[in-house]
Amino acid sequence: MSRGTSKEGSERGQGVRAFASTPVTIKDIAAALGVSHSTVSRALNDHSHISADMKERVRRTAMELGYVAHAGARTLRQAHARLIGMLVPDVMNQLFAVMIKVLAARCARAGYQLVLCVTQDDPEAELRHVEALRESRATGLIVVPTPGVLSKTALLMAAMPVVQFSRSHPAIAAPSVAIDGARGIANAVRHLADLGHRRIAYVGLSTALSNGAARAAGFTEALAQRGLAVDPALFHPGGGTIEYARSTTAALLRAPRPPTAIVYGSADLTEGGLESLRREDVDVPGHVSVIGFGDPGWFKLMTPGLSTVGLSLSESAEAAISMLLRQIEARETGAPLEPQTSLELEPFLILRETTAPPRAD
Amino acid sequence: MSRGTSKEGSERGQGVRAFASTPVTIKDIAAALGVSHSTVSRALNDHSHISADMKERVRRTAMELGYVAHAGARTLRQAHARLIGMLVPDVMNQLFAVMIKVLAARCARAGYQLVLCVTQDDPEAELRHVEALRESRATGLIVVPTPGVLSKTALLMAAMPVVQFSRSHPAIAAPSVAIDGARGIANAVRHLADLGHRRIAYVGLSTALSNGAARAAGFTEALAQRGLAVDPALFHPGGGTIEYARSTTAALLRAPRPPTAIVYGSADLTEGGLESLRREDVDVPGHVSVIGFGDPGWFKLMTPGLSTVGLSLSESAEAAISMLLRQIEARETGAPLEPQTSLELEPFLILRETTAPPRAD
DNA sequence: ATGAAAGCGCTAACAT
DNA sequence: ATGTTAGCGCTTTCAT
Repeated sequence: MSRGTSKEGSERGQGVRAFASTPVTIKDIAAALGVSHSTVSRALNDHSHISADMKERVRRTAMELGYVAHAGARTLRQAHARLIGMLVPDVMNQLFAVMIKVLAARCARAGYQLVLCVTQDDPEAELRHVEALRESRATGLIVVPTPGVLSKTALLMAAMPVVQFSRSHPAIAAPSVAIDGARGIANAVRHLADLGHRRIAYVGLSTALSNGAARAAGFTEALAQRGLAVDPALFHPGGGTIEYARSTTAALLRAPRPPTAIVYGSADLTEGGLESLRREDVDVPGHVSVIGFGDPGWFKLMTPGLSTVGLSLSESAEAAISMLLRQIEARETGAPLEPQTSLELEPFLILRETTAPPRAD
Repeated sequence: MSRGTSKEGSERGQGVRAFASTPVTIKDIAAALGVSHSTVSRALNDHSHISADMKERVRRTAMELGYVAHAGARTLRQAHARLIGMLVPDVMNQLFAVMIKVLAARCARAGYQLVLCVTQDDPEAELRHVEALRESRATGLIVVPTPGVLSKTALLMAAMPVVQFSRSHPAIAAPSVAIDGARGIANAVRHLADLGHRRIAYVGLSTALSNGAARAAGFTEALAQRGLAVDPALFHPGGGTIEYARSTTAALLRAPRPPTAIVYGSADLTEGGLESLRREDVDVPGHVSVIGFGDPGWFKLMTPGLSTVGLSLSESAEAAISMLLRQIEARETGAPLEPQTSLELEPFLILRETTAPPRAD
């Protein structure tokens, strides 16, 4: 036995240090049992050629000694750590919150730890997180890319299984799962146009974001389909914050020729818009019709009940995770992972009480 | 040089495997530079006795070779990994979402990765997460304990810096940061009693949770203060789900002697209650007064604007994190970490439009 | 079925 | 200012 390695630990920790570390290793278990540490390792990992009796004894003494495996040492010998990273701009956003919830459940089930990284849409922060994830030898990544993904970030991500969620960035060579926002917004616009609206406003996400660009395009395309032109005064794909929607909506309401309907391009923007509408005490849908985006539980509690573009949040989250897990498995088995097909889920219009034919001018 | 270790990597990865691992180590950098690998290590870690020139050259070749440090190997030599674990029952809950947001920001700033664990209030899941966190040698933990913390879980947590958040469990010897829910609910009840209400209902969290118990106690105490008795038909501290609040509220409204006011004990419960009130088309506050708990942005968008118990969410989150960081630092410097004082933040009543004197019976 | 021994990538004495 | 050397705890051949 090498000099004094194993038992000196029990001497210290006389209640002085608050967290007396317990450096119990497989060697300690081996010593206690009079076997080699490789036997202990095999027993702990449930190898086939270890007697059931040995496994049991190892398990018990591990327990008694308070053994805690060292994940770092394990990953030193293995290709990856059982970690999955998730990069989101913001955790309060309902879509991302659902993604986190679903991912957390799937990770726990598959024996992965979930490392949550909040980028706040800052490409530098995104890079730092991806670097840390690579250093940790994370197995895979689900990422909502920032608008300005750095090339180094993309390079690092190329070395691991990745799925893009909700948005996608051309620099990232990974499949994506998103909502077909263009379709969702277009449905909303067509509904309003069919109701007779001619002055339909859009308050949406910045077109710097892939999803923002798609939704804005859906808006203009639907207008065109109905033979309507885009009035720049009514078209505001310029931001993502509640405050942006609040001020834009207020301005819209006070404009010389206000819209008769407003379509919002995200749940946060919808919230901001509703704040303005409420503050100005606007008659909805008498004065303006309104269609929101997304459908957090409280949309239906509004008075009147908010019509909105519904999304299958957990369905899309599940799809993204399954796609990632498939990639990981393919990489592990060396299987020829099938051509990565991206996915776009269909939104559906939820008509409640905030749309009506336009007021007579 | 040991046989064939360094350069065999470049031979494979002929476009066959999707993720050609890049096993570049400090030894490769050392070889490329003709120095020892410890020099490289020191340069990378910005040690004082390394020439600026050397540091620069190391940095550059690391870059060129695509070196990615191995976090696992590092923690093998160090006491802890730069990870902080966060255990929450649910990520969709606004309080916990704020906690996660704030924690993520602080972790990023302090160079920690955030491992998010969702327990769903399952003590077994909680244990598995804590085990994994210990194996990863996480530096510290913020935990919203499940009602039934297992003794093994408590034991594992005793070995690391921990702060309890929102709830606290006697088995866990760690300070806690919470909202003074008793006070919040009591304020609400007193306000209603002073308005003349005599039949005040409570729909709250299970008393199996420390925070649920406190809030329920606040309710009964405030009633007693105002000389009112607890009517078992009106006192429902029995659950935490939206569905529980929905059905309980519906039952309350249809009871032979319905309440003239309802107080909710959590934000989720408030949402469920509002759903029922809305479905039954109840006149609020004409028929019943309502006070919610918490204040997500949409509470003020209700018609009428919802009166509620306001909480300083980010303030309490910040307090918990600071407390944890202080513990970690104390442990690292060996300083005598000051007696762990738990914290309770004061809620404040936000009066909007859902409270009024009771209807004439 | 079990042991011996090597080594993963890194940091940190201990040399110069 | 830099090199040598020795492990950290684990898995994994290769023996037996």
